[in-house]
Order: sequence, then C-alpha cells, then structure tokens
Amino acid sequence: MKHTFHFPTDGCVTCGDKLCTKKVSLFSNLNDEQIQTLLELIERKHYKKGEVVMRTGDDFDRLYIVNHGSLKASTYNEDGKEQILYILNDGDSLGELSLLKKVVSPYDLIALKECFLCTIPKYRFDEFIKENPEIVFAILESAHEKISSLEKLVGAIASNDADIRLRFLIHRLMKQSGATTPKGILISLQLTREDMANFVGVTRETISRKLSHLSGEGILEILENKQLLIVDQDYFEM
Amino acid sequence: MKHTFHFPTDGCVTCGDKLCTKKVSLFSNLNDEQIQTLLELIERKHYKKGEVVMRTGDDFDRLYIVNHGSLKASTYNEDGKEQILYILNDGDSLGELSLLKKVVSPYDLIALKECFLCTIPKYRFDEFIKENPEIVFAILESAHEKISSLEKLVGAIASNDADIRLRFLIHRLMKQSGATTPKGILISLQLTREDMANFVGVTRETISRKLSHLSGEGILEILENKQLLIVDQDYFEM
DNA sequence: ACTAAAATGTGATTTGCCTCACACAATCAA
DNA sequence: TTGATTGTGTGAGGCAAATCACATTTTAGT
Repeated sequence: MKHTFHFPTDGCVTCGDKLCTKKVSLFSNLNDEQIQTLLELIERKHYKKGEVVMRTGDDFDRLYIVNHGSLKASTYNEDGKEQILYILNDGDSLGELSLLKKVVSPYDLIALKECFLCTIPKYRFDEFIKENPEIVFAILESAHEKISSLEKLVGAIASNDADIRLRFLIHRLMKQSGATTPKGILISLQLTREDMANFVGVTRETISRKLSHLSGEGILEILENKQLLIVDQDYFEM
Repeated sequence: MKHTFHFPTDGCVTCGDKLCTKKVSLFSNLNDEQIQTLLELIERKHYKKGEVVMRTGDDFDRLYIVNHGSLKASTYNEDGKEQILYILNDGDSLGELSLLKKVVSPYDLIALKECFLCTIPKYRFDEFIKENPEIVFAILESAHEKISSLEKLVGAIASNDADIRLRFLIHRLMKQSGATTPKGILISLQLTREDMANFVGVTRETISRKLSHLSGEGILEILENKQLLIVDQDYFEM
C-alpha cells in the first residue's frame, strides 16, 4: 500500500523539478542562477520512520530542509519528559539561525514518517551567504515566524487548560499540514497521542479523552491510521 | 528618595558617553563611525512607571532600545489573562526582527519603572542596514537568543509544576537583571507578584505562597520595595 | 499627611488533570 | 502467521493549584 519514493539523481524528489526549491520559503526570493548554485551544495539524506536525524549535543553543522516527510524536534526536561518544540513538514527548514557560529544541537530531531531531507553543510551555506547576502533577509523572516509561533505556544500552554491546549495543537496542525477535502480538513501527520501530549504539555490520557469527546460532539472524526478529519473548523479558530 | 534623571542633550543617560551604545549587543560589533551615524538617528523617549509605550495593534514602526529602565511585553489570552513574554532591561532591544515589513505590534509594551528609551524609526534603520549590511548578523544573533529563550520558557511552563515555573522565573531574573552583592544576588526589578505569575502562568496567590516558603527555607530573602535577595543561588540552577 | 486604590498574605474549598491500573487494538519483525 | 512490542481507551482516586474570600499592608495621588 505504501508508496515508495525513488531518489532522483538531482532535483526535487516530489516533483522531479530542479527548481522546486522555490517551495522553500527560505529560498523563495532567489533567482534561478542562485537556486542552481544552491542545488550543487545539497546533500540528500533519507530516513525511515522513527530514525534519529540528530541528537541533542551533536554538532549542529548543517542546514536541514524537509523535501518530503515530517519530523519532530524535542528537548527533554529534568525528569526526562519530552517537550516537542517544532513539527517540521515539507518545505520547512531547521538550522538557518545558528550560522557563522559553532553550535551544538539543543534538540533531538526524529523522523515522524519516512523523510527525504536536503542538507547543506554550514560552512558551504556560509560561503553562499557571503556571495548572496540578500538571503539573510529571508532568514530573518523565517526567524520572525519561528518567534511568533513560539510566542503563541507559550500563550496556549500557560493557559493551563487542556481544552485550550488541544485546540491550539489541532489549529496548528491544521494550518501547517492540513489538506482540504470535501468533508473537512484532513490531518495525516501520524502523530501518536503521546506526541500530541508532549507538544502541549498534557498526558496522553488527557489527549485521548478530549479527542473522543470532540469526536462525540461531531467536531472532528478520528480516522484509521492516526488521521484526524476536522469537520468544524471554526471550533479551532483562536 | 527617588533619584531623578536628567536627559543629556546627547549621549547615554547613564554614563553620558556618546558611544555607550556599545553596551547594546545589537551594536557591539559596529565601529565608532557607524555608531556615530546611528546616534544621529536616535529619538529619545521618556516614560514613567506604568506608562504604555506601545499597545497591541499599534504600528510597530520603531526599533526600541532600553537605555535605562525596564519594561514588559505582554499578550492577552482569550479570557483577558495577561501573558508576559519578555522583560526588557538596560541594553535590550525590541523590534529588530520585523524589519522591512509593515507590522502591527503583537504585544502591549509597558514600563515597569521609569524608562529612558532610544528609538529609531524603522525606515531610518532600514536605510542604515542598506549602508551597513554587516549588522544583520548581529540581528540574527539576537533572534537566535530570543528563540532559545522562548524555547526554555515553553519547557518550564509545560512542566505544569509551580515550583519548576518559579525556579525558572527567578533563574531568568537573576541572570538578566541580578546584581551581585556580598549577601547574594539582588533582583531589584520591581515586579509585582501578579507580574511574576503572568510570566510563568500561575496565580499571584501561588507565587505569594511559594515565595514565603522559599524565604522560610532560607533560599532567598524578601526585601522591602519588591526586591528579592537570592541567597542560595544553586537552588535555581537549571 | 490623608485617603483611595492597588497589592499582598493566607485560609477554606473546589476542581481538573495526573497517576495508576488494566484490557484491548494496532503495528512490527521474523 | 505468530508473538512481542507499542499504542490506545477508560475507570477510579488523589492531589496540587485554581478559585473564592477577606484582612492587612503598601503605594500613589491630592
């Protein structure tokens, strides 16, 4: 049933087009020549579901771009509880902010499903920046988005209300990886209940109970294969 | 008792030195000539304790630099509860990230005590950046710090444990505005219990009780004028 | 210095979520 | 296919912090 991808020798895994890096917001304002240069720097990597891409404490010496797949970036608190900080999907990137400085990863980066990543070693990306300084504005833009997104996460978690936290979680997933279908918005990220819980700081049991409840109310449908269908989109507007 | 500041015609309010902008990390790598240019762009502003510097929804069209004083930047959740996201002290800046783009403030910015701010209208700062593009790396650096700091806040709040949240809060205050004295670290930010509560997502009553408890244990001392003296610094290491 | 307003400490009560427990379902690996 | 592992739903009970209530202290404004 599962579709198997083949690695093209160059260009994008999804569309086969060399220039599809345009879908990456970081690169969206570059011209074709610049994109071409960037493509030369890319090292493609493939990870299976559950594989660890990078571990806390590893040298953070690459820029990661998600070509196809999804991943989570998590930290762990004192008593070992996982805190998911980012969920990355197609076109998202990680590592553009710790440039020109040797840093160590503050997170574990783990594939949530089969992933095709484009990576660029930092020293090469640094060279690219020196030649094409306009790109730092795109990086600033991406930093700005990251900050807004974290600020909202803080607000949702600080509410101390499981309903608000779950609403926030689903809203976020809907916006960043939801697919519009005739029946509603489909979230096909295969997050476990525990992953959901570890993003918004509740227990898996609470997620389980609250989801069943929302399902009973007809606000969403719990489909097979960990998919969620959002029927009443308005419920999650924040 | 209160010391009154006088606005110098130019230069820094604290040290009188024109070049003291060096203490602002954003500007720390600029040369004297660049600093001189920047100084020409600065519009100084003065706010009394409690005054609103900027309101949610206002045009965010200035870069704010705290010369002397402290402020809070807060959002409000659905039921009106305040969420403090940043506490700014001498040398901190706000607004460097929403450059080259017209944005609206996502926060209320309020003076916690008498404040002397240096502000630069964004269009002028944008011009400065065009002439001196090296500065964007300092901006990236500052963005990176902001992100790390928010990531830690998320982790602390998501613990759902009031003791951890308070430890985090005091640790943060200690590091960013604590003064070393023979008896311990003095936090003289005049935050109310409610402000503390609204930073880490608990109630003022909880802060009150937990602080008295820590005081009873000899870990800190509650001084007059809302000051805290941290005696056992190690207790707050995270 | 005086008064009103704001902030604080502390008790009593309530409550929502965590914890623990276990049965059942789904997924994975030979 | 089989068994082992991982994930899920759901009940029962406990507990930490929210809420409510109010007396007291501190601060700010005239």
